Amino acid sequence: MAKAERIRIYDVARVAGVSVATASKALNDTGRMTEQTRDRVKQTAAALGFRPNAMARALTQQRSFTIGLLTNDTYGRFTLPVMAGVAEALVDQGVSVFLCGIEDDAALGQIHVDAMRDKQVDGIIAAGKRIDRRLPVDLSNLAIPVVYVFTEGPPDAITLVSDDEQGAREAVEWLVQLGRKRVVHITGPASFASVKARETAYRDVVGEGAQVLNGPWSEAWGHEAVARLWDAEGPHPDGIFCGNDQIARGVVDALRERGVDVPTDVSVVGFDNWEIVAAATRPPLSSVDMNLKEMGREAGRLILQLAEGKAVSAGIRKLPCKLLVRQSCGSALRASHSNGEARLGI
Amino acid sequence: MAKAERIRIYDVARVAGVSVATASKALNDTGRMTEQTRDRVKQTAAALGFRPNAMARALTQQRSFTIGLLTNDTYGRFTLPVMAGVAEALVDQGVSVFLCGIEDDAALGQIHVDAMRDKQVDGIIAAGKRIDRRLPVDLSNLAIPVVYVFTEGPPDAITLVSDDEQGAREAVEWLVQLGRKRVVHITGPASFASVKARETAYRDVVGEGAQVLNGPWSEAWGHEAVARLWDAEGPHPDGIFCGNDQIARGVVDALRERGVDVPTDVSVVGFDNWEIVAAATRPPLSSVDMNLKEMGREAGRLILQLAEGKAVSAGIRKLPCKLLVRQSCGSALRASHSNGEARLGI
DNA sequence: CAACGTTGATAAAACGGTTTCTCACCCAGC
DNA sequence: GCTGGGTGAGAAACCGTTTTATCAACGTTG
Repeated sequence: MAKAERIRIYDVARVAGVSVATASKALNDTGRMTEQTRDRVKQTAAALGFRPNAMARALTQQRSFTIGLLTNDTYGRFTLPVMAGVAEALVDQGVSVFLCGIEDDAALGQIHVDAMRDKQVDGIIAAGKRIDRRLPVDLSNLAIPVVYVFTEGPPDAITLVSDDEQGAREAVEWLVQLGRKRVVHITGPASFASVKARETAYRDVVGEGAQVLNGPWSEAWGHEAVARLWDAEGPHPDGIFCGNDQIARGVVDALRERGVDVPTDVSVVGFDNWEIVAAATRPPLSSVDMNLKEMGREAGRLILQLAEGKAVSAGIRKLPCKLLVRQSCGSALRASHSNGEARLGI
Repeated sequence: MAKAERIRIYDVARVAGVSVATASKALNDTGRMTEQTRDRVKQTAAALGFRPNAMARALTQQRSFTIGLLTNDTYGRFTLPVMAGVAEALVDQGVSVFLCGIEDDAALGQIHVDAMRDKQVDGIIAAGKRIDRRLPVDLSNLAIPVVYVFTEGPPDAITLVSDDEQGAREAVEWLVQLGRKRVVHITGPASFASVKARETAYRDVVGEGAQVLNGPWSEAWGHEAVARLWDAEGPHPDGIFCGNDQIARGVVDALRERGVDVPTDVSVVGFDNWEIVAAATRPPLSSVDMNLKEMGREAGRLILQLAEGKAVSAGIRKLPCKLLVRQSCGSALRASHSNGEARLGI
C-alpha cells in the first residue's frame, strides 16, 4: 500500500459537493443544515477515511486534546499505576498524554514545562512518589490547570493523595479482629508524613501497648526489627503491621528463619500491595493497596473537567485504600473474610 | 501574576519594528538580513519571553517534534528504562513523547495509533517486553517511521534487541573463570527465544556436562530447582547461571535454607539486573544487565534521524549486555575483577 | 549611463481546520 | 405584491507560524 496522501477536509467537501465550512459543521454536529446533507458529508468522510489534523484543529479551538504528565518517579513504582489510570480515563475522550520524567532536576523540569506550554497542553498532572515532597518545578501561575497526585502541591491546589490513616486503620483492625493481642508496627523513617499517618492510625486502634519501630524502607530492616523483637525479653508479638511490603517481606523471611510460623504464630500485613513483592513472599503477603490506578483515573477526570472550563473545588482529596487479604495473616475468621473485604472496599 | 496573554511572533515583530516574516527568519537563523536586525529581533523576543506556538509551527513545517511510544509492558519493568533512555535522547532536541499503554488489546492499540497519526507524530517507537512477540498493532504501512525495541517487528523493520547470547556468555565465562567446574543453568520456559539464546551460549561455554532446568520465571521455581539438584545423587553444582533475577533470588534463598553458602560453596549469577530484586538478595546478586536505557537512547537517536529524513539501514540490531558483578558469585579472583569488568563493558 | 546582480526586508500565500458573517431563498402574513 | 423571519449553505476571516515571491535600494560593471 502506497503512503497515501492524507485526506483533508477540503477533499471531503469536494467529493460531497459542499463547501469546506459545511463539511466542518456537518462533521462536528454544529451549524444548521439538512439532515440529508449532514449524513452525506459524514458518509463521504467515512468512505474516504478522513481524520482531521489535530494540529490544525488545536490552532483554532483553544484545545490540543493533550495533557502533560510530569513525574519524578523514574522507577515508576508509584507513578506507573497512576499513569495507567490517567491514560484510561482520557483515551476515549481522545486526549493523549505527554510523559515527562524529570528526576529531581529543576532545570529538566523547567524544560519539560516549557515544552508542554509550547505544545499547548490542556492541563498538567504532577505526580510524585512521596506525599510530603514537592516536585522541583513551579506550576503555580501557569495559564493551564494543574492537578497534583501523590505529591505535595501549593495550598490552594487540587491535590489527590492516598488516605494512609484509613488504610492503616483497616489493616490493624483486621489484625485485631483476627484475635491478635500484641500487634507491633515496623515501619519506615519517621520523617515521612505517610509514616506518621499510618502510625497514628495504628496507635489509635491498638491503644495501650503500642510499639513502633522506625528504620529504612528495606527488607534488611525487616530482618533487623524481628531480631530486636525476638531477642528481647517478654512475650513476642503475634501480629505485625509493616510500613511497606519490602519491610514485610524481610519480616516474614526473618520469622521463617527463626522457625516462627506465619500466619499460625504471627499475622503480618504490609503496605503498598506491590504485587511483585507481596506475591513472591512465602506465604503471600496481605497488604494495603493505595488504589493508585483509581487515583490516576480521578486525576484524569479532574484535569478533563478543568480543561473544559468547568470549576473544580480546590483542596486535598484523600482517596481510600483497600486491604487485600492474602495468606500472611491467616484465616482464623475466614467466615467473616468476604464480609471484611466487602466492608473495606472503596 | 495575571495569566498573561501569550506573546505571538506578531508582537515581537511589532516591538522590534520589523515584519512578521523577518522576525520569523531572525529567530530561526534563516533568510538574509543584517546581523544587527537579527540581534534586535532575538533580543526583543527574549525580553518579551516569546515562545513559538508549537501547533502553528507544526502545521507549516511537516514536523510536530513529537513521537509516540507504544508499549504493552504495563508493569514497566522492561519499558521503563527504555522510556527513560528515549526521553533522554530526545529532550534536548525539543522532542516530546506520547506514552501509549495498550496492554495486549488490539482495539486499544489501533485507537492510540490513530490518535498519534492525528497528532502528526514524527515517528513511533514500539516497545515490548518480549523479544519474540509482536505488539497487537499493525504499523507496517504507516507514512511515518517506526522503530521496534525489545519486541518483534516485520522482517524489513528497524529493530533493537538485547544480545542475550553475548550476555549469557559473559556470565558463564565469568563463572568458569572463577574456577567453577559444575555450572548448571536454571531458566524460564523453553518457549522464549531469549531462553533459547541464553541456553545456547551456556552450552557453548560449558560444553560437556551442561544441565538446563526449565520452569516458570518465578522465585518458587528457583526453590524447586535447587531442591531437585540437591536431592539428586552425585556431586552438587558449584555454579548456577539463572535465567532471570527472580529465579536467582529463589535459588539463593533456597541454598541458604539448606546451609549451602553463597558465594563460598556456590556462585550464582542472574539475568536482567532488576535492581530491586538483585540488591535485596542476600548476598546481593551478580546479574547481566541488558542496557535497556541505552537501547532507549539508541531508539531515540534512530527515530530522530528518520524523522529528519535521513536513511537508516533496516535490520535487527543486537545491543550488548553487561555483566554486573556483586557478591553472589564470590571474588576468588578479585585481582582480575576490575579487569573483567572493563573487558566486559560495552 | 543603462543594465545587472546583491542585499535586506516585506507582502502574501500557504498549513488544515473552525467560526462568524453574509446571503439567497422560501414561505407566511398583511 | 411587499415585508419579514427562518433556513440552509457558502465566503471569508482567523488561529500563529513558515516560506515563497516580490521589490526597492544600492553598488558594480561594461
